[in-house]
Amino acid sequence: MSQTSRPQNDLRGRIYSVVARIPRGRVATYGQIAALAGVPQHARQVGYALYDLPSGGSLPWHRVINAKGQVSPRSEPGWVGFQRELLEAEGVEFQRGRVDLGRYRWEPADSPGV
DNA sequence: TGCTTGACATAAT
DNA sequence: CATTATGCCAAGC
Repeated sequence: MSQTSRPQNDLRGRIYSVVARIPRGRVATYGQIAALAGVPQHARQVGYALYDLPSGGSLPWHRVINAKGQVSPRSEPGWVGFQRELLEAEGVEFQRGRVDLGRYRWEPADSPGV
């Protein structure tokens, strides 16, 4: 319609949906999330959207990391370690403080069982 | 309405 | 590998 394709709410609502689709034991990068949301240029907005995440939300934000395979330093130190625990609890292994994207990177619409 | 900020990405140095 | 610079664009004030 005139309002064009109104996804759901805003980019954020879209990003949340994509993040919620990340399977357990897998991780995705901000750029990936943005791309899946249909806006590969908004990798930053992805992080910004997660920043607005409601506490107690069922969103697996901890599965979202940066392209370096590391969790993004939020504001205060120690927060990163927390995210790392959540990932390890899901079966994601950390090598030298970073995740092996070559193995844990989430492949949407694929990876039937490589 | 316009400037500032920002959980990023990529390339170059 | 670390740091710097640029791009890209929405949300907040």
